[in-house]
Amino acid sequence: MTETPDTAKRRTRADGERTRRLILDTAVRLATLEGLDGLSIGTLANATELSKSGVYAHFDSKEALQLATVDNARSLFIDVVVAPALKHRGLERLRALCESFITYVENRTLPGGCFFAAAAAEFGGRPGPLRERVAANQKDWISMLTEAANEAVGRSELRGDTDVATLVFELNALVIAANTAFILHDDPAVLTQARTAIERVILAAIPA
Amino acid sequence: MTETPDTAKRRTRADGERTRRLILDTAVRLATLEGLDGLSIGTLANATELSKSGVYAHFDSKEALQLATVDNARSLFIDVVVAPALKHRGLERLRALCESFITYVENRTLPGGCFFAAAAAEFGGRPGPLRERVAANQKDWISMLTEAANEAVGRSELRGDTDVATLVFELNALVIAANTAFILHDDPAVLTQARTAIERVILAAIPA
DNA sequence: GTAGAGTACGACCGATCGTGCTATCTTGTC
DNA sequence: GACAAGATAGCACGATCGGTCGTACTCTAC
Repeated sequence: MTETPDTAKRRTRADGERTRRLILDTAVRLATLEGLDGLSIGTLANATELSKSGVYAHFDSKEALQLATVDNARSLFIDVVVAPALKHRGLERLRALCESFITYVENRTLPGGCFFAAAAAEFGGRPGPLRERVAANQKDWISMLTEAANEAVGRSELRGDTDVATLVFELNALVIAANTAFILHDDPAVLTQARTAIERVILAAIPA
Repeated sequence: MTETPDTAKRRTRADGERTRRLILDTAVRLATLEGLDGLSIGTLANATELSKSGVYAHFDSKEALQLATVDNARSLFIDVVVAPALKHRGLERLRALCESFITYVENRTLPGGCFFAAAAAEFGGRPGPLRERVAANQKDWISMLTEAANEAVGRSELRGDTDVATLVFELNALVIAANTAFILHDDPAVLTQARTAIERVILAAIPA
């Protein structure tokens, strides 16, 4: 507030922005292991080799840091899961979204699995801006799946009487379950099981 | 280990046991909201109207308290989800297990939804005795579903060529997804969706 | 050149963390 | 009624929590 009205240029220096990204990237990774709340400023400072106040200088409060971390996780998710699927359309896009999600877990892109699965479990029962932001991202993901499925119906790649909402609920449930079980049991076999189940669910909706 | 062989009586007083149960019941409920790690001795002391040391006296360490909390959650889960389904056999038992799980979430038996869903997300990426105990309970639940499904196949209530492992993976994924979405969005509609999906998955495995 | 914004540091605050030690009740046994 | 043991409270500890403050160095704009 009270910005000089004339020189309203971007005043950020390059290294500050780089440090901020380093902090947030580290925060996303650590949060999948320790939780967004379990993550402390001190831990984050050690992991980034900054001082506590050096970390804190970039954010107004811990909650602001957490919110920025959620936004950063969203960017990552879009880059590695959503974007690669956008080159396909309809049913192929729907398949690609599920597959790239599973790959994202399989590759240990984040050490504790899907950030949003962890965050949803952590903040689901705690009203507040963090829960709202996590819930909004979850809805966006569901919308992404729903649009692809609707398009697939429009192109007659899926049956006209397909219950799209239920189909999407099933697909989302399967990829999240794959994430949870893979992280909990450290067993890649569950990913195969998830892939099998996904293909079965999709096949059941394909015209005869 | 090294017990006095003569006076091996139970030396616990009734009120001590009662307090211990109060603590653990409170811990299970709070852990679904704040997480097993986020739960502090001080918070637990306030919630039970005991002193911090009054709480601590019942356990050797925080980890011991957390492990006891997991065991207590297991008892609760067996009482409200598993036991009611045991009066049925085969396919009916499989259906009853899924339905009583959803009811257990719907009734807000625990304020933050299923304890084990929360604990699995929290400790999945953190090796240690807590993760092992949570994982073991998860496996028991999957075994429970698998046995019921196998029995259903044996009684020809499900098709002989049913891929039981995948079917169970799907059913578990659906009930867990129902839990997560219900808690995150506070919307009972997702439970209906889960019930629909469960019935669809089961129907697809029923002989023509 | 100099003023001001960006960047990061170390020291410090009060609060709370998990965890001990001790004292004080209460209860059951002889 | 004495006495041992159980149950709980009180208090204090070192560590860490989120957060503030003052300082110093480095850019950039004028």
